Amino acid sequence: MNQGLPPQMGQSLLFLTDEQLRKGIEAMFFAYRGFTADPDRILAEKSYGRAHHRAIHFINRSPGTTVNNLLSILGVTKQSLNRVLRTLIEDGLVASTVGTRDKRERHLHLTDAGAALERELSDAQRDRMRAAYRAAGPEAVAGFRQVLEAMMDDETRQHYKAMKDRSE
Amino acid sequence: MNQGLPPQMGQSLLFLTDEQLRKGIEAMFFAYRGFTADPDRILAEKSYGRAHHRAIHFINRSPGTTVNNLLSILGVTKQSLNRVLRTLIEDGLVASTVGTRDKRERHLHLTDAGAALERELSDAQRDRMRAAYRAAGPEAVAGFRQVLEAMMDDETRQHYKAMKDRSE
DNA sequence: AGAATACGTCAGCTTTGTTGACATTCCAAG
DNA sequence: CTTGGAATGTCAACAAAGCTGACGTATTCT
Repeated sequence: MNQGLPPQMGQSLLFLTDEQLRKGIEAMFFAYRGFTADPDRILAEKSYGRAHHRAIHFINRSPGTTVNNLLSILGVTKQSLNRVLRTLIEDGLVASTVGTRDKRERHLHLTDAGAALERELSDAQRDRMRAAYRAAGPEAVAGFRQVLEAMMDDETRQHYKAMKDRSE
Repeated sequence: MNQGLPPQMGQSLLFLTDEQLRKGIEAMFFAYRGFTADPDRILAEKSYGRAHHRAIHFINRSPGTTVNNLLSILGVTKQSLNRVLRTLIEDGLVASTVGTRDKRERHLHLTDAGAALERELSDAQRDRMRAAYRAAGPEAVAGFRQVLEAMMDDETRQHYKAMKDRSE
């Protein structure tokens, strides 16, 4: 589309050419593979999958969250989440307790074993992220976060922003 | 781990705290969902999946590429790729021609119909990417690309860099 | 001539998503 | 106090897309 780089295009808009956008798309694809590679290796040993990792991550992040809330964060059906959650509960990694205010709800927490796995997984994932952050530097990291946030769906962005940032 | 923010930590390293890294991890997860959402909708109508999109994308990107080359870019097994490729060839979106130099190889090209679908898919994906780029600005985009590149596996990064950037 | 490479295919299995149907439990409104 | 709706759980069936292993064929390299 913008292949011809019309000479009247302002210099400041060169980063919006189709080719630049294509490189960004490919960068997302390739980077996401690296992003999941390390946890995937750990999970495979324990015969869990990415879905288990995501559940564990967000339960750790919001202890006591309800199934419904987790559902809307993860963006999957309850049947899909339930299958994952059931194995985690059976294996003693997640505790499901009946709500006190509303007894229909189940509040989810990680057990000690669950927290241990969470740490193992996120250590691996953070190691790579830390290396990437360190290599790119603080300004690049700020830009990285800005672009990712702008790429989210509106509803998703609400979830993202609602996640407590304990460092600020 | 770095929860306590030791006072002796240099200001310049604050972006490497575990909490900052966690936010980055969540940003990747949430953004990737947005990243694939638009093409996914188009693909669903035509009963194709993300795997078809990836094949189409990289065939468009490297016309005449061989099956083996595509395999190593995508990082899947030949059986998995073959299933996708077969339907694309049957449906007349991809053409497979016997190699001239080496007749064992098949060279893959998009047909006109294939190129049309590629355009439809990448237009949708680029629209979102463009909006994100525009919202974040050129410096943020540079940082975004730097962090993503640093996050890739070494082998993957070679593939990424080998992709022709027609704009430079 | 024989080994290695590139490709295709068959069969079977796994993970993770989907729909649809239906039961249970419980809160809250009438 | 009953009833409607919300939250949860479960069963069944299915699909996409990954995997392994085995095998066949054509071609090229040594």
